[in-house]
Amino acid sequence: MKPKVTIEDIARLAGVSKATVSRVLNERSNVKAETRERVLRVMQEQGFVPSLAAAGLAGGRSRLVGVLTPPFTQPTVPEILRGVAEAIEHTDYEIVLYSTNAGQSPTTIVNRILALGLTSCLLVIQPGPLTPRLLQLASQGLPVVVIDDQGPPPELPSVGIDNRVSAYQATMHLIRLGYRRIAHLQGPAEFRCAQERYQGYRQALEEAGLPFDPALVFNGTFETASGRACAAALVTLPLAERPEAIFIANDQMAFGFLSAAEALGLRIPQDLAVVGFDDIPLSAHVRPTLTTIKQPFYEMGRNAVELLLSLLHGQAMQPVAGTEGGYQSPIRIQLPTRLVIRESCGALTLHRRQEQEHSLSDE
Amino acid sequence: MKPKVTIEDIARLAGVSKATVSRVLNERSNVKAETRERVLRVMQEQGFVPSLAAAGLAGGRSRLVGVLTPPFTQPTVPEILRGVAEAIEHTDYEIVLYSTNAGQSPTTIVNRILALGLTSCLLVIQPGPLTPRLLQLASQGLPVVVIDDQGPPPELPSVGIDNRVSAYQATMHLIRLGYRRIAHLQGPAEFRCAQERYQGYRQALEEAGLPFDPALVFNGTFETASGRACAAALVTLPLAERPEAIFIANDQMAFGFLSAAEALGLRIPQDLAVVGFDDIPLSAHVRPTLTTIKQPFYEMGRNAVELLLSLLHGQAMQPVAGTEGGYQSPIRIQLPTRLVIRESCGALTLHRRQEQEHSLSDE
DNA sequence: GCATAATATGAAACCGCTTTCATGTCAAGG
DNA sequence: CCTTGACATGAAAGCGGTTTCATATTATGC
Repeated sequence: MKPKVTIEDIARLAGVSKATVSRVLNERSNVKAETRERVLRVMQEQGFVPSLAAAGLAGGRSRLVGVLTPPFTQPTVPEILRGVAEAIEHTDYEIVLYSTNAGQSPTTIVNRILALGLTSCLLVIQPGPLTPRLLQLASQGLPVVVIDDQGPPPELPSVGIDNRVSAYQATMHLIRLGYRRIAHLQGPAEFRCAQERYQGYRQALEEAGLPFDPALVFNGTFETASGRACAAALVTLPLAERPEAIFIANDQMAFGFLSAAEALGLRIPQDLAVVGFDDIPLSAHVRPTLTTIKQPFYEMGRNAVELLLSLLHGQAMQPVAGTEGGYQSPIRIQLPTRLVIRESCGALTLHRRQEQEHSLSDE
Repeated sequence: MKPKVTIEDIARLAGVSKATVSRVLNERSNVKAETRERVLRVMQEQGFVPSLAAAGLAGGRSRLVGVLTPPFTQPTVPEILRGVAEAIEHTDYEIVLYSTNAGQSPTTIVNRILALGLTSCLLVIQPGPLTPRLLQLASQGLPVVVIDDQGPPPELPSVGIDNRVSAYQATMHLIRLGYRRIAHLQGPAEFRCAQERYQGYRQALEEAGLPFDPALVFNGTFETASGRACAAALVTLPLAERPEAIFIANDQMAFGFLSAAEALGLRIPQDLAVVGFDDIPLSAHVRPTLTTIKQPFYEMGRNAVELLLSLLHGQAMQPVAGTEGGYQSPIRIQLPTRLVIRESCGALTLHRRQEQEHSLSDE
């Protein structure tokens, strides 16, 4: 291992002091153009790359962003992370990854992250409610951006989608296809997105003048098994009371529903139309392929990074501006979703209305 | 933001010097038990967590492992990363993630990583050949572990599977099912694993006394499109020359093959049996479901971390032992694979031999 | 042409921790 | 009782940067 080139070496070789080299590194304006040139050239020649660790330590801020994620095997995560990674790449920040594996308290991890003093900001990918500890830290000034889920009223700056509107569109799609009795398999109540999707469903029914039947709303956990359970529960209903269609609050549950439906002899979409939510990779491959709301995961990742960095820089200026008292509501970036029409809703086969629906999907 | 508790605070509160606190932190033996107790108690009370950045800087070694991965959307990656993350969690190391997005030279990234001086070791998840730069660095003493692919003769310590044997088993499975003309869609030649899988295929044919027909070996790229191309090429063969089965070198290509085959009116497995390689999540969901060799990605991740850390610690001791001259061949951890029997090979439907095959799959 | 301000640079302190070296203590050995 | 280590601890010098403050240089105004 060749000994690392340090700022001191550069200073000596360029005939300047460490301070000047540091100024060049940080693109301070008060360096003579000529000097800067010379220093830059020496750095180039020596292949000098400053130590992030040292810079972070000395400067009191670090160029590492902590990313807190659920396990990668959760299907929405890889695509989000791809966006995050790609956005980071264009900056001089790096990612420190904290993956919450099952069974471990998020608070523990959050503590671990921060106490290390390694990262100066945090990107949280967290379905479900935020831990109090996180909120506390954020209120103490830690720049945090949350991806997805919590929707307004946002406690923290966040990037996500409009769950209510998206659910509304999903349900409305079924209504337009002519289904009247439309069921809903909802996610757990502690997820705000689950509540919002439910509201969107209700709103669509209402606007279409369709009666709301509580018996058609099933409770799920966002996991595959609860989709299966829902299908099983559904077939116990008397034939006359069965729904003609169902809007399922995420694709994962929809997969369970589909597979159980098949086993129960329920044909999708002939006997029952299905629309999901998320559009994860598998959705295009299950049989029947799943009509669903596409969440722009990649874009969410990118936007979250950009928001976080802008926060980070903005904050650095805060002490100057001094908006100590005036508390503004945190930024939320809301990205558009899209209805992806596939087989499970019957639009392509049942009513031959695909032209109409295609144009709708491109709205 | 409350001011961070530093080692100095602890020292003062415990009535000792910074040096002693540091000793306690690093579990040095030469601290009186009583003193240690006291220091630990104060640390506990203060919620002290040492700064990784400072420790790394001062100690000249860091507690960050760099992880170099292909995009997360490559289907084998999330599962590997899950293993990596979980293994890391049990240590006091953290992950710095470098994701190589398409189009960017791995060498650039490797340089970026190292120059930063942030990480003291590197975990490389890289399908395909290693960059010379990486080999160079490793030979200069940087602890590097590579996941997958390169098989023996390994240039670097690595974790992977025995591709040849696994391919042999896949092919042998087809042979046992009674197929005689067995094709192979291979991966690109620059991937050693592609070559090895090809060899395993050849070996199985040979041992079974089946003739090898070069016309039945197709070239692929490991991507979906080349699976489709292969299917298209295959149907141009005169009926008499068509294979009865095909062993495809990875699942991604198998998916392409399956979908093209369906479009071409080729029934799988009735007209042609298919076995893939990898067992990525989608493999259980395509139609027909794919019989394939399961790679233990999660375990590979875990093992790689363990190997890397043991290397890291071992290396620290090297100067003492001083094996300067004697160059040993790098460690390779080879994990077992398993044949997962699903629909595409016909074992479950065609010959009703499933009992026999099940027991085989559990070997 | 000189006072004054603006700009460019260097010296040194410091970030939070590790490590070396020196010092102090105490038990064993002569 | 004094020497010799072994052991416990502290003081101080870094690690590779950033930042403050002082100083040197140059530009500006009158």
